[in-house]
Amino acid sequence: MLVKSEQAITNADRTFFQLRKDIVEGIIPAGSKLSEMELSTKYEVSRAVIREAINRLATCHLVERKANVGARVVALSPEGLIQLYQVREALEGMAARLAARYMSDEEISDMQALLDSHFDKVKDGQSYYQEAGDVDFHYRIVTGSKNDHLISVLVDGLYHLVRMYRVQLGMAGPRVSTAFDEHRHIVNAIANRDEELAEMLMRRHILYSKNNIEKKLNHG
Amino acid sequence: MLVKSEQAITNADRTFFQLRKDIVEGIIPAGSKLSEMELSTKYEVSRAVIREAINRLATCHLVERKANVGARVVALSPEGLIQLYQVREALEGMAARLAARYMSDEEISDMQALLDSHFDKVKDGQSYYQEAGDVDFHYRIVTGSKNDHLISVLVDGLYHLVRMYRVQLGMAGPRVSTAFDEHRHIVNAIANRDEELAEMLMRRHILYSKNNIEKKLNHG
DNA sequence: TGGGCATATATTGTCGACATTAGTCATTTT
DNA sequence: AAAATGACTAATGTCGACAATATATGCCCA
Repeated sequence: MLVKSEQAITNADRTFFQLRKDIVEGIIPAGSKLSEMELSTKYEVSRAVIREAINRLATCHLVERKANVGARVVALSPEGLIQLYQVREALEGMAARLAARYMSDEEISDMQALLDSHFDKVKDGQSYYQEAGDVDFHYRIVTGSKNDHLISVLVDGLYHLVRMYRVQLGMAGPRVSTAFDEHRHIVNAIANRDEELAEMLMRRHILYSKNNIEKKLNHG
Repeated sequence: MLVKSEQAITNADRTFFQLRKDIVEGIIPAGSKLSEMELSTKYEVSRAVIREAINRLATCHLVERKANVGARVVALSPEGLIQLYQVREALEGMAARLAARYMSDEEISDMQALLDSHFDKVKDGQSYYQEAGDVDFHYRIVTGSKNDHLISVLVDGLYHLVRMYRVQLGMAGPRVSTAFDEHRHIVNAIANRDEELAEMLMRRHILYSKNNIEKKLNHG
């Protein structure tokens, strides 16, 4: 979702984005095989373009590739989800810490305004929040870290996997208002330039979020 | 350094490994342009193979690619180093926490034995330690986390960049014996299954390590 | 003389064909 | 009958040629 990297310049870009979307949304089922020939006819591009797209997807960990055999869409599993959130906890915790250090006052007040607008929607009972609002919030924190590696790993990599779990497990769940409060506390910590607290609150927030999804995954 | 992923099956694999090595070791200078044609003649493979290798290097953040323009080796900078170690601190801290949770007793005693052998070498004044021993230690912790994402991001990605900084800045430095003590303390925390302490000690260890390299980079 | 535009060139993006490998199935042998 | 071996098939890996794009050069005009 890096704005610049989302700009599709070449055919390979477009195919990559399309394929990623289709995988995340389950149009191409998890665990299924990706045939280069088949996809090249389906998406009306050459095999070379498909190959490049698949290679990129492999580095996002959305597909797994074996030499001389082919590529498969990753399978969703409870272990995979847990591992994913362990990494999120570490990276987004650090992102919150760095955001508290490096975000400009203007960025912070923008984020506070964003939360206010979310609050109005939550108050009106719109379930808009969980879907886009949560993404918006986390995205701002991560970019606020000003750390390119952090941004890249999360935004270009893990977030798509997270979305894949959410979409394919049908997450619309509750936790909207409680998550909102957690967001508010995190922003307050950042506004106070309290790195330690910001990191801790973010880690807890992600831990709770994991437990919520995990519960659904087990007996949902 | 994942054993399985280091197994070069195809020409693209071999070329990728070779190119990565040449970049990390500075044979291909940092910041220089990577011409597909030029490299394809130099490494005696087709342009398609070079393209795939460059694409993989781009996802490792060892080269930066611009559409219709080309790829350049990343430039080394103080900011880049700092950002790199910020991510290491987050990820390896979490790795130490997970290692304390998931490593088997046997893996832990193996690691203790490894440290003992390192101790003998440090005692003898061999500078072997900084180079390979440090890598060994961190590698065991990371794989001990049993978290595939963590392992992949660090081992396939960041570690090569770290090595690039070390090699090209001529790190052989001191900090051998002090780093060894820190390693010992981390292993003890893991052996005691103290997740909290293991994570904290690892984060401090990486912070110190960063400060050490940073000092060299500024007035070295 | 300096700036803007058109052309020229070199590089990357894309393609279809060929080579090589993995997996399958039939045949053979013990 | 079961296992091993061999050819067959279908997929991936590799290649060289063509198309599209960006940069550099030189020309024209104010």
